Amino acid sequence: MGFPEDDVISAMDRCGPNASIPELADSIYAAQTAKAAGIEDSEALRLSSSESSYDDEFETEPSDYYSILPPSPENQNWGKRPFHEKKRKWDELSHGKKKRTKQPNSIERKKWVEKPIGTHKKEWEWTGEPNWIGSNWNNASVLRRAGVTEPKMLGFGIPSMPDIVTSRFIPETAMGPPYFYFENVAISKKGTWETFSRFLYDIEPEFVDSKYFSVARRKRGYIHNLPIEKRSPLLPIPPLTIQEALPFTKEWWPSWDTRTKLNCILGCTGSAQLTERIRKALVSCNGEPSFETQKYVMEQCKKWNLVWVGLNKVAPLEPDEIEPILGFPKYHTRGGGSSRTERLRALGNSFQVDTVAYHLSVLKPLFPSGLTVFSLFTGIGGAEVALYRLGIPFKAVVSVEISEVSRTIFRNWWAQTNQKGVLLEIEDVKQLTNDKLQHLVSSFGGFDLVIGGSPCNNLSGCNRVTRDGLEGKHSSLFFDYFRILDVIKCIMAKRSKYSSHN
DNA sequence: GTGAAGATGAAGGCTGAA
DNA sequence: TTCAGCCTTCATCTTCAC
Repeated sequence: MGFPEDDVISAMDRCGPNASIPELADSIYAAQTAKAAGIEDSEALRLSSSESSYDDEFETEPSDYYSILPPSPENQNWGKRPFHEKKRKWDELSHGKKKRTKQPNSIERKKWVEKPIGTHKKEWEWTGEPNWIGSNWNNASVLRRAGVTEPKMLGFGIPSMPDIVTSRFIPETAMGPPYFYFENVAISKKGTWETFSRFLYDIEPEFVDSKYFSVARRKRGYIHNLPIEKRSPLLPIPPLTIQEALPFTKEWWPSWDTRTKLNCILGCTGSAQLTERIRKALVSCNGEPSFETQKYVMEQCKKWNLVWVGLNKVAPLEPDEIEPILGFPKYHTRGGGSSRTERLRALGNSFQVDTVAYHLSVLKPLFPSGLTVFSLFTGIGGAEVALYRLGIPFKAVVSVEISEVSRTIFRNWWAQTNQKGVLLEIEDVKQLTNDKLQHLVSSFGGFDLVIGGSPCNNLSGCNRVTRDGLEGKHSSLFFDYFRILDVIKCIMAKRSKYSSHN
C-alpha cells in the first residue's frame, strides 16, 4: 500500500497483532494526517486507536446513527462507526471544523422500508440520502416488507428503467475532479462493501446485474462520483436471451432446458470429459431423458454455462462467443500469443462493457474534446472499450496492469482502433509512489477519470482456497486503488487552489 | 519444465412456507 | 420473522500430456 515501514510497525503496535488490514490502514492514515496537521504523535496515537475517545465526542449520537436499514441481524455492521469517520476527524481537526454527512433519521428510514421499491421514483425518492436499492444488503425479508416480490440488482437505473433513482448524495470530499469509478464483485465476504464504501468517501455503492445489459448474469458493485442523470445505453442493444445471442444452439435446445440467461462468465470452463459424461448419460436414455438425468444435466449446464451444440451434445462457450456477450469486439483477445485458457481467464476477469458504458455515458457531454484517464487494473481494457464505443476520445491513458497477456491484448486494441492519444503503460501499482504520481499529474495536466476494478480473487465465491476477503494477497490491492486515487485528488486539489490564487 | 485440463466446496443470497 | 433448502459464484491447486 506504499506506507513507510516505520508507520506500519507503529500501527501494528497500536492496534495489536490481530488487527485487520483496514484497521491498520486507518490507523496509519490517521497518524499521518495528524502529523501533517501538526498534532503530536502521542495524541494521534490515542485518538486513532481508541474507539472510546471517539465515542466520547459523539456521545449524543444515537447508536444506529449510521444505520440505513432498521436494526436487524443482517445489517449489524451499519451500527458500527465507519473507520473513514475516524480519518475524517483528523481532517476536521486540521481545518478546525466538523464535516458530517447528513444521515436519514428514524422516520426517514421507516419510510424507506415501507415504500414499495421500483414502482415510481416519486414514491421513494430521497433528497441527498443513501438509497440501497438493489444492493445485496437488501435481504429478502426487508424487500418483502417493502412490497418487492423479486429482488433485483438495478443500481440507480437500467436502460429499460432509467428513473429508479434520480438523485443521490455525494459527500463534499468525494466530489471531483477527478471523477472516479470503482468496480468489484457484489457478493463477497460480509463487510467488504462497507469497507469499500468507507474508504471511497462514504459513497453509496450501486449494485447492478449485467443480465439487464446482456445475456449473461454478472452481479457487480460500483462506487463512483459520476452524475447519474441522463445516462444512455450503447447501441445497438445486445441480445438478451441465449437463443438470440447464440442462434446456432436453437436447433439442439431441448424443451426441458428452460434457461434463457447464462450464469456469470468465469475464468475457467467445463472440461471435455464432463461434456462427454453428459452425452453418454443422455444417449443411454434412448429418447426423453429421465427426471434424474435431466436434473444432473441441468446442474452441470448451469454450473459451467454449457450450451447445446448438437444432438445430446453440450459445450462450454468459446472466447470468440464470450467477447461479444461481454461487449468486446469479436477476436478482441485473439492473437498476441495468448492461449485459449489465458483468453478465458482474461475475459472472466473483465468488465461487462455495456453495463459500464451506461454509467460512463454521462461523461460524453462533459468532455467533448476527450478524456485523460488513469486506468488501474486495466485488464483487457473494458473501461477503455466502453469509452471508445461511447464515442469519447482519449487525450491520454495511463494504464496499470500486471498481466503481460492483458497488456498485450490492450495494446493491440489500442493500435487496431487507431487511438490518437498517449498510452503510458505501467506494470505494477506498487511502482506508483507519491513522487511518481506527482510527476504523472504534472505531465498530463491532471486526470479526468480514475477507473478500475481491483482484483476479486480473495472475494469471489468461486475461490475455495484463499477466500480471505480484503486481507487476501490479491484483493488487498483495493487499498492501492484508494491510495492512488486519494493522492491524485489531493495533488489536483492543490494545483487547483494554487492556480486560482494566481 | 511448461502449460492445459480436470477436480476441488463453501459462503452468501434467494425462495417459500410456517 | 425465522429457517431450511436451494442456487450461484471476476478461483486455486494438482495432475497429466507434451
